[in-house]
Amino acid sequence: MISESLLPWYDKHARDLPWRLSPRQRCANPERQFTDPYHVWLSEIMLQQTTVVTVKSYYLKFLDLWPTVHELAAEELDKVLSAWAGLGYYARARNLHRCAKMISEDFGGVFPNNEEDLLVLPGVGPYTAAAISAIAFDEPSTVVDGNVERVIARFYALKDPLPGVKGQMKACAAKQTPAQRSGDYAQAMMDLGATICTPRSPACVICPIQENCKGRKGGIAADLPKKAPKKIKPTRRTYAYVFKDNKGRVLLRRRPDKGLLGGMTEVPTSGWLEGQDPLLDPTLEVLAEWDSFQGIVKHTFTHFHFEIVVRSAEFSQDVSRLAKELGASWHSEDDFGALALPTVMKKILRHAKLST
DNA sequence: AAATCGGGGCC
DNA sequence: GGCCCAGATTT
Repeated sequence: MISESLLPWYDKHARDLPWRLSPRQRCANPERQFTDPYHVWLSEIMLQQTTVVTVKSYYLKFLDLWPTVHELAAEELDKVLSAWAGLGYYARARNLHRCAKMISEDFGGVFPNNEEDLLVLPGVGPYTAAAISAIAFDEPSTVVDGNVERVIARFYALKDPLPGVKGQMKACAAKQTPAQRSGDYAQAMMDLGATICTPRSPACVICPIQENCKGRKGGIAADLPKKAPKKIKPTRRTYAYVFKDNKGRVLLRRRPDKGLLGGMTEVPTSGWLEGQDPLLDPTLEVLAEWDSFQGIVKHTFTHFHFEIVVRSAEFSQDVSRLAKELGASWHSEDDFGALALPTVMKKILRHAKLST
């Protein structure tokens, strides 16, 4: 069993993370052995496809702004999106807010304590449901994230590629899940994957489960797990129009609730075309004397590269009518911090000599 | 099953 | 430049 050697290692080497009770805290408070479900849920949503280092400051900021799920539920969505800006995968923030309302208004502020009921919550999938039930309630759920997949693939020397081998990995992981200290075990597996059983050059010589690891015995640990080849990313191009008024304000608008950067704040742009030069937006072009070529902002999303030609112009009249026509509103630089500006939009504004 | 959905740090 | 990250949701 992995847990026999892994848990003693975890007791010594567990990482100190904001959403994790330290051994001292657990010793001082025998009543509270597990992290508050609200804290576990919040951290797990943030940690989806996102590194621990990146999440830490956001997690602490959110708890500071909204100490309980009720306060988060009562907040405006745009305020939550603003606080989430920069973390990426903004559907997570929208689902987080929906879920908070559900917990606060329908569940009396009490999180479900088992995998099946947690799975119903928006933004909570198989991994997160298992993680919350294990970490917050010590349920013997099988928690499988990217770390665990790597550890299991190596421990059992599973050579078939992801994602096809996911089912087999889950079955292997389930066999190892202990009935006791399930939450600690889940976190120990993830710590192991993050610090020792790393993607490149794993530190097998100091690994607590090296004894029974088939990947290490076969000398193939570093080559696992195998993954299916990835598709190449196309490039999309657009013009971004930075409208400035004579007070140094800029026209910004809210993106549609669904899809890419849903609900976030944006600079008006022309169509996002693939594989060709961007097209000027005729309705925006005639509204001002635009600066000549100002250079290109480059940004890469999950599934495409993005190249933005930035244009800017200053307005002296009809600014309110213009805002109405574009469905946009004027914002001064001082307010940028309170807006839900995704990173690509901050790049564009900075390129136009505005400080975000 | 495949596509969509961010951003940063590392090599 | 590609890879990885405490994945979920939609098509």
